[in-house]
Amino acid sequence: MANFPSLSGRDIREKFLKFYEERQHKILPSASLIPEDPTVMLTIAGMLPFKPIFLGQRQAPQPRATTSQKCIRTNDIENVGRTARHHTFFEMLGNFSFGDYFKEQAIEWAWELSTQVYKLPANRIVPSVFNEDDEAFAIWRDRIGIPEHRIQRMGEKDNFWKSGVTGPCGPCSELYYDFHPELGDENIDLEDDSRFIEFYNLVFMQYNRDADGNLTPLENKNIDTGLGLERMAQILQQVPNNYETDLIFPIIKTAAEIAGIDYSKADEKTKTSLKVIGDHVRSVVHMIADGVTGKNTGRGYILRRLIRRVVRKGRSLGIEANFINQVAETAIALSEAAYPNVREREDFITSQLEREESQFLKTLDRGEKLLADIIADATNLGSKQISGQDAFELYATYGFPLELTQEIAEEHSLTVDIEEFNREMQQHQELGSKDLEAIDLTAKNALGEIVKSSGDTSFLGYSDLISQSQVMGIVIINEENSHNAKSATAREQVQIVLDKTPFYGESGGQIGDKGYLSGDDVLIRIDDVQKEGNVFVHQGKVDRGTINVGDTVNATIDRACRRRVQANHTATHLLQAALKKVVDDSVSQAGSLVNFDRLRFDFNSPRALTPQDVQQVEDLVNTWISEAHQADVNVMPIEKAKTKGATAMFGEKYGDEVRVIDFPGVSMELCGGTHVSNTAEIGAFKIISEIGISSGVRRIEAVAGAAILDYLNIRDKVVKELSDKFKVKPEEISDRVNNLQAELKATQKELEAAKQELALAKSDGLLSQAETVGDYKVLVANMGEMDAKSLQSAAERLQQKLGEAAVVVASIPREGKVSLVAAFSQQVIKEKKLQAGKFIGGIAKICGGGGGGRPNLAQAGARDASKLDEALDTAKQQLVAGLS
RNA sequence: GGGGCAUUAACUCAGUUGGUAGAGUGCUUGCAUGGCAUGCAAGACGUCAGCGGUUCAAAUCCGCUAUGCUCCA
Repeated sequence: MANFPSLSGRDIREKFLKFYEERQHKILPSASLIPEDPTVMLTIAGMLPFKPIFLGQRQAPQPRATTSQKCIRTNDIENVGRTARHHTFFEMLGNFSFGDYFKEQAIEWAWELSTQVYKLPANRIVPSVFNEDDEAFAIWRDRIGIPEHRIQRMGEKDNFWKSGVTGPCGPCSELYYDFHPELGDENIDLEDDSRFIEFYNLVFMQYNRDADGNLTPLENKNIDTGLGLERMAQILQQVPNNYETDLIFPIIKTAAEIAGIDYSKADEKTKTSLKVIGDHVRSVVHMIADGVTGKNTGRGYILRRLIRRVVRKGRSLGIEANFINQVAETAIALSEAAYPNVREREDFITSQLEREESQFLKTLDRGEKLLADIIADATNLGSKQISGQDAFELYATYGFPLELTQEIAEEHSLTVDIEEFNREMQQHQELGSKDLEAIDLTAKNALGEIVKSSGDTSFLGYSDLISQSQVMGIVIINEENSHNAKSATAREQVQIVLDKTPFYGESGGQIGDKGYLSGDDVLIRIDDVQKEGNVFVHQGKVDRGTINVGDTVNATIDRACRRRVQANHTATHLLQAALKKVVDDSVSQAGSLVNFDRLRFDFNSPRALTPQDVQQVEDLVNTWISEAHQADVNVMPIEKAKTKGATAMFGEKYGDEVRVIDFPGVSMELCGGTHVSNTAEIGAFKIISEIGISSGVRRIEAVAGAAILDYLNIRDKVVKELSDKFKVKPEEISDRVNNLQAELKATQKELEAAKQELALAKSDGLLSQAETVGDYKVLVANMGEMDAKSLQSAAERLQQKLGEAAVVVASIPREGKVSLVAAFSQQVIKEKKLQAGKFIGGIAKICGGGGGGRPNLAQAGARDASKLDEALDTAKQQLVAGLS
């Protein structure tokens, strides 16, 4: 055992941040697990929030930063619990330099932190460097004083970092902890994870790789590091694996208690299940806290899968009832110090978990029933195996896990054809990944070049509606070939980048401004503005003249449209505030669209809204509008905004300074959009619809401001038309419709009954026409105008009344249509081998139709009524012949 | 984004090569009944998710749409 002080996970985190803060690093809070980068589903590394800075797409707000970043990775999910240190959720401690200090300083500090702060003995640390990185090698040897033979050189796979095929990259140096220094320096093999654990990775970002694979030195070299919190905790707390550190073990303990298990005495399989629970519960708690909800796509699906794995492991430990929330409570308690948002979102987390767990239990129930059928079939057939297809269908269609199928099959002495299952699975996977290629990148590429070279667009639109701007780039949009251009002329579709603009670029749900760009003899109508990073792309059509890169133009936005958007956007904020008041404080935004003519607001809601809720929300918003609250818009540090109580969206942009839209006492939200300066400007607010869009998510559509008149006009027209048609006052329309519906239904019923009665009466009149043939009665008749259904009841009744009989009746329900029904009694079928189905088909053929049915009752249809008499004659002859 | 499955009475669900729409629970009514899922009998309730197609005939087959479930990416 090594001799150093044990540190709690919390201490390790705090000491790391403090160490780098003392060295002029700014401590930044952990970014959301939902990354800004749309190409990545979850925050998978500590550096991910800084990626745009490293890639040169964004300016660094400060030269040095340090973070404790929550991360989720699920690619190695099968290893979780089985190895000592695989996780889906983990925390990465990192120090970052953006063109500031570099290799030497990074290595020195990493060493100092490890040996002075965490007090790891020097002889237990083994550094690795990239094969070709002599510089790093020299620093370890000369500055730190590590003997040469202890510095390990490693290949590109482990010790060279890149973010993609091209772009910034560089060598790494990693610090390993040696659990068994007594084994000596001769046989150091860092790949041997029973002896070594990598705990600190230093990335020296010093090159840029171009498309041809050439490396050129970067002007601004960066440092990106990561120290795994759970790994350091394992080392310092001297436990056999990451799960038994104080970061996770309390969760395991809770789960073990629920299951009535003593962890220390449990077998390996049980321990593994508990470890999986401990790991996954941390993941799901943080994911939900950051706004991920269970869905069948994307990150929502990842969340769902994790929750299901927890429930399954719980069941395998013998836990019957819903338990996930008890375990989650421990996880929440563990994280609240470092991540206060988790405790704040507790109710939401609990309700989501509850829902997901119950849903999964339902899914399992259904699967068990289906599987029971499959097993019964297999047993009946004397089969010893369940087919891979069946197992796969259970899995892919009904969400029933394969291992459960296997377990249950085993209880019935059956096996599952795994090879077939895997083949099915492979096919399924190929289907899923096939269609990913076909995205047209041409327009984006043309635009991409401009975006890269033009620099950020400065946005003036909060205060100015017009500006003199310089054209930085033009893309001509063309179906086959969109390209970069020096100029564009009349009728061409264009995308234009300006140095500064009053146009709002679509973001935060608010759509882009409309307007125009004008200059000497040139006019371009702009109908949408999109943002590429911080570059605003104005999309539109050249109306007349020619525009050139470098020209100065007047950029003017459409004020009327802007006013409408502003009214709708501020109304959206008021709506959210009202929902929190009326429905539940846990209501949170799940998506939003602010358009010129309407607004749409999706939100997580603990329950569906009643009509009264909706009315109350609408009234409250209108009250606030009429109270004329003045807007107070300020830019402030995010921490300050949070302490003031501003409502933030999940995954709010990673940045120090945020814009806060405050209507004091009513609503305070972080928002980059444009707003009215006083709520009175909105005028009025009207909710149009409230619907559920998926479980736990509701959508409200509403209109505000001038757009309300458009809505009212359309609605008014409908009401007027209706009231004209019904000849009643608008408020009486509803009653009138109700009455009409009831009347219609009653009339239809009466009609139906009358028809039946008529048919039966008619049929009774026919009874006397029945002829006796041998032991049987034969009746063939044309019943005239009668619908098919009545005809059928008539035929049944006739046959019943006649006893052993063969009845064929026909009708002409309407012009050009003939119906035929045959009803034969049992003896006719058994003794005389006549079947109604076959018989009626032959008869119908005479009239140019066809039909069939069961032996005792059959119906047919045909078109040629002129042949009906002939057909009935034939029927009679055949019946007489057949029965005598 | 791509597959699979489902949608039938107020609820839970049956409906086997296309041919009379059903069960249980609940509801209403009557009779019996001193409880534990009261008992017996009668009755009402259906746009078979919506739209289109094939067919003499569609809950059933085909296509589209909507909603939900589920797997893959």
